[in-house]
Amino acid sequence: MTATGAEPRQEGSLLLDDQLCFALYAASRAVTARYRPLLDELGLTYPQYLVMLVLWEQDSVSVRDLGTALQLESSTLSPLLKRLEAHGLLRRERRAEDERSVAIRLTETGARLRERARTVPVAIGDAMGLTREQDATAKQLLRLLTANVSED
Amino acid sequence: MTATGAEPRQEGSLLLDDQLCFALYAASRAVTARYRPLLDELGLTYPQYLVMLVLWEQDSVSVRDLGTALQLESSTLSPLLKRLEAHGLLRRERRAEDERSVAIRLTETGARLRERARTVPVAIGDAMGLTREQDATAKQLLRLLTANVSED
DNA sequence: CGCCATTTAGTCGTGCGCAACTTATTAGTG
DNA sequence: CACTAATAAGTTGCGCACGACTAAATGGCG
Repeated sequence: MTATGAEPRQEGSLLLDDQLCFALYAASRAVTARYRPLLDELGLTYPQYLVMLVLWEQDSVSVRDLGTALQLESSTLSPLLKRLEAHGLLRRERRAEDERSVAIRLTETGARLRERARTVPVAIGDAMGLTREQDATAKQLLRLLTANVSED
Repeated sequence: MTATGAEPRQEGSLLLDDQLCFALYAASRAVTARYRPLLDELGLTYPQYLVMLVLWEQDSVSVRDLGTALQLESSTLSPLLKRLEAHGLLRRERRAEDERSVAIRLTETGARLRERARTVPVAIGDAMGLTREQDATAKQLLRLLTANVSED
C-alpha cells in the first residue's frame, strides 16, 4: 500500500483534516454507531459488549483484570458491571483469598448470550469493507500508535 | 508495509484482541489522554479543541456546519458551545437572514488562543512516533473505514 | 395566501470515561 | 508484632455522545 499524500504535509498544521487524531476520533465513533443496532438486539452497549468479549474468553476475572484488558478505570467499570449484573448477565462476588478483589462471573444467561453474539463480528467485518491486509495493517498501526502514545 | 499476521485470522472471532474495533477504541482514548495535559493548559477539552480548530480555519460557522465538520449532533454541540461561550472564547448570535441558524464567532480571546495552540499538534505528532508514511497510511485507512461504515 | 413538511437549535435522560477521592484489605518494613 | 505503604473497588462530579423529543422559523405546494 502506498501513501497517496494529497495532504498539505506541514508538520504542525492546525487544519482539522490534517489531524490523524480527528480521523481516529471520527472512525471510532462511526464504528461504534455501526455496532449500535446490532448490540441493541442483545441489550448491550458497546463497552458492555467489550466486557462480555473478555468474559466469554475467560470466566471469573477481577475488575482489575478487566481494567487491564480494556484499559479502563474502575470508576468506569464498577457502574457498568453493576448494570450488567442488574440485567442478569453476570455476578460479582468478593474473593475469599483476597477480600479486596471482586470476581466477575457469567450467569447462564450471560454465557448463552455468546451464541447470539457470534453474528456480530461478521456483520461488522462486512460493513468495514477492508481487505484482510488493510485490516491487519490498520490493527498494527493502531497498536503501535497506542503503545507510543501511552509511554511514560 | 507488510502485514505480519501473528493473528488467528478466522473471520468471526470473538477474541478481544482480534477485533479491529477494539484497537480503534483503545487508540482513540489513548490519544485523547495524551492530549489532556496539553489542552488543560489551554483550558480546553479534546472535543472543544476540535471545535476551535474548525473556528480557527473559518470564523462564523453555524452549529450545523460544525456538526457536519465534526460529525456531531446539535445535542452534543449546543451545551459544548455554551461552555466555550461561558469561557469567553466565542459568541453565539442568531443570523438575521435565517432566524433558525446560529452563527458561532470567535472573540478576541478565542482568536488569540490559536497562537498558544500551535505547539499542540507538534507535541502530539512527536508522541505518536509514526513515520510520515505510517501517518498517511493510518489516516487513509481510517477515512476509508469511516466512509464504509457510515454508508446507507 | 394558507398550510404542512422540513430545517435548525436546543432540552432531557442515559451511559460512558476519567480525575480526585474514599474505604477496606493486604503486603512489606523495621 | 506494629505500622505504614500499596492495592482493589467503589463514589462523586463533570463533560461528552447520542436517541428521542420540542419549539421556532422557513420553504414549498396547492
